Amino acid sequence: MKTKSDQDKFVNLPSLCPAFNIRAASRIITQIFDDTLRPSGLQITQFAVLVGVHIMNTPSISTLAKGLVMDRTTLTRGLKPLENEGFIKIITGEDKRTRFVKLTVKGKSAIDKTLPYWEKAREIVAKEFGENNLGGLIKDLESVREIKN
Amino acid sequence: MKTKSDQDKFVNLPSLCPAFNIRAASRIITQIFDDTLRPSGLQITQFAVLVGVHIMNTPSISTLAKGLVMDRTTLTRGLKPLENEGFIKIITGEDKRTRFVKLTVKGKSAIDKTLPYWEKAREIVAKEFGENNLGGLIKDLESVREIKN
DNA sequence: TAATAATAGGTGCATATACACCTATTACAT
DNA sequence: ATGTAATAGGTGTATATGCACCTATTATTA
Repeated sequence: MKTKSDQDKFVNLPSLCPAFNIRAASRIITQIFDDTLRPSGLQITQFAVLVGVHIMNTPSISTLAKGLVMDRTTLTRGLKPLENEGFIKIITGEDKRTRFVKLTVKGKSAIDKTLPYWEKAREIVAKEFGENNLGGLIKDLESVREIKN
Repeated sequence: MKTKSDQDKFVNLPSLCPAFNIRAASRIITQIFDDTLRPSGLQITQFAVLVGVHIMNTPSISTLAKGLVMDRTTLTRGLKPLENEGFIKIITGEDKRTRFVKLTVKGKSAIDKTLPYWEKAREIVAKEFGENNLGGLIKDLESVREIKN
């Protein structure tokens, strides 16, 4: 019987690696969304942040970060371009430590303008992947989030 | 009957959004792997690149990028730290346009040293998520990759 | 063979990601 | 009241990501 080359020992590693697979899939889905949203001027991450701000109705930065399941410091920097574009305003509250993120009228317009592109992007993924499968995948991804808790 | 607030129209958007969900899950899994690999000195992305170089046996940059399902320019920059650490060498071939990525002995050592941490990280995810579920999720993520083709 | 196309790769730019570490403010315990 | 937590947030640094655009080299075609 043949001796396995050292490479062979690693050949299956990628298909066993959750990180490799989810990162690769994440890049592809992000590219589909960013590409489809392009005419709107928003990237999918920015759209998600604005929608989060809207849903959560002027949350603090930390609260928003929790809601978006992202690191606070990542969010802090991500807010900058949105603030520069005038889509959000940062407001200091009574507790001077806390900053609230408020959606501006312009920001709400950006959401509304982007929504159809988001729907189109979702349809592309749903069509390629299968609507039922997509529902299952998203359920799985939601339960991945629960690992954190 | 009550009028729906505008927020209500968006409340379900996150749980319907493939991009939001996969990006959030990707961040969490990446954090688990990076955290667990920390003692090795490699991040999961770097480990994946080195393993890819090993498996593909001195591929060109573009070939490696395809194998890793990542953008060529992202890979180019990701190779820098690995080259600086002496884990890989970049070699120009006959065709002077092409550059091959060669794993050094030091690079192979880094892989071997990191492997147990990778196994541990995978176990953490498998335990939290369920080994069977994880297999299914990875299958789904692999089929997401096929959207690109 | 000269012009053109195709291929391989790099760089500028903007955003994404998060750890380590820092300051400011508020709450709490003695 | 004061010293100490705890909380909220920002910054430095390093890597990740990919589009637009560029150069260099090789292949193809008129």
